[in-house]
Amino acid sequence: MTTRVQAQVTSRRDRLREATLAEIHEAARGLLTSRGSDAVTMNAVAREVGMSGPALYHYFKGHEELVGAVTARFFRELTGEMEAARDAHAEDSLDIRLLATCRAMRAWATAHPAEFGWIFARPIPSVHHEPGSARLVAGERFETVLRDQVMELWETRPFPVPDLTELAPSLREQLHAYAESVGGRLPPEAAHVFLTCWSRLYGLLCMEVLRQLDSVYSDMEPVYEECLRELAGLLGLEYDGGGR
Amino acid sequence: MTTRVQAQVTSRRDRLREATLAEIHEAARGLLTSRGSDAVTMNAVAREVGMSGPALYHYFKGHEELVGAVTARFFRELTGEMEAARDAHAEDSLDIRLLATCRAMRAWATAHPAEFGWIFARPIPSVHHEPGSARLVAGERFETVLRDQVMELWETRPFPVPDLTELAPSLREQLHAYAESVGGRLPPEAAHVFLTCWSRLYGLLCMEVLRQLDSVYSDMEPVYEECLRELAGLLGLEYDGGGR
DNA sequence: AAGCTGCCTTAGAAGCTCTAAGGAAACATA
DNA sequence: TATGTTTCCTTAGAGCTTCTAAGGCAGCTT
Repeated sequence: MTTRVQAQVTSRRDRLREATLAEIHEAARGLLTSRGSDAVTMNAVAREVGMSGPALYHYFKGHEELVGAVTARFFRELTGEMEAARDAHAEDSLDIRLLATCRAMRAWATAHPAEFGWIFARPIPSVHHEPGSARLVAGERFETVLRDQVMELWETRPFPVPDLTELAPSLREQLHAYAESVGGRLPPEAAHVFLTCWSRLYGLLCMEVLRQLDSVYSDMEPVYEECLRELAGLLGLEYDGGGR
Repeated sequence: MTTRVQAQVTSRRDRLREATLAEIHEAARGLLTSRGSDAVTMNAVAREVGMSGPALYHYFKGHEELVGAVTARFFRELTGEMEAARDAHAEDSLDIRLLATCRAMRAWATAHPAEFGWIFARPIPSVHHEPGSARLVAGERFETVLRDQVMELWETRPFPVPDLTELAPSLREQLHAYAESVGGRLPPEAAHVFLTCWSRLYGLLCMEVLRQLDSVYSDMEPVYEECLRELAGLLGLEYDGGGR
């Protein structure tokens, strides 16, 4: 179709559309944070950006897709914050960089609990796990930020790993498959350590944002720090105090 | 009002009402598991039990309250399963009993993912954290099942505890407050160990049911078992193989 | 200049939550 | 036994929602 104008990536129309899309995302986010999940309706979002109702269906196939797109954008924002923290410590040691990345994750999550809630607690009901979905792509990039750093750590200064033969055969196979799937840069033993760290940290953060520990802790910050200290131990990192 | 008939706790009407309530809960659950969270509407539930629409408002103030009541019932069912597992091993060692309780938790959660999802991922949007809410009472009883066993363990065969002075002051204070709040049967050090175990286990289960680790593990059972093995180590329990 | 495409509109069907008003049956009381 | 109250359920309806259908208009392409 567009053979000659291929070079001109952003036509006037494209730019307008992009601006409208950004406005829509902003409106949806505003409704989410100010009036809750249920307030993010097609009509309300459309009202907010100044168009009336069904116009939104030119941008999204339906409510579900809008929520999915907004969620993916949140996911990218979170990942971006983590990458920014990583890059801000490009000159520092890997130890400091890794911990800073982890802290950036919690910082964004606790500053944007509703958004973070959508990231992991939304896709329960509808099972839209299509392979190429923006949600999954964003999730992949998310996981990569820390994984890459652990890979770098492994390659420059290997951390102690457990004996895999003590694990259940099924788990061992899964670890092999995972190690394979990430390009073999981590052997299964190291993958196990990374995944242990990852699920402890991410799990703790989920619990905090889902407020499952409200009756136990009034301030989760030192709990998260304590978890980081443990992970530093597992990965042979030097833990830099509270990081204040 | 009812002065003389006070003794007769369940009148004919009460029994009828109770039966209708049970039917409503059953219908709501059926809709949730078969057609997803969004299918649990007042109208649909009413249709399912054979009454038309607004009749449900004689049983619940609104949609929110119905969902809350159903969720609390799920919570009680989960706790009941854990208590049943505990009682089924009343003759066995505390080690076996504790692990069985933890396994019962995952067994129910994985067998009823939608229900478990409501338990922890529902109350994000609406901030209904009233002190006496059925949700919180159920949560308290839930946490108690394991906590009581860890208390018993602590009193009969204390597990190793870390030095609290290495922890952040804020965390130390919170642990003291928590130890206080559970009747002083656990010192802050032991409370810290229990809470570490609890949040690791519960966090991992949340991640599994929220399907946050789908791209990593295909079967979380051995991962959960591995976590249990670690916790057994922390608590000085004898770990009984896969438990198969 | 003519046509296609993209953006937006209003109309409207179907379903949702929830309130209002009222009938019928069961219970309590005089 | 007669009367009143409470409980359970009904229909009607307002005001939301999602989403489809049909059409107008502006701007890009040819």
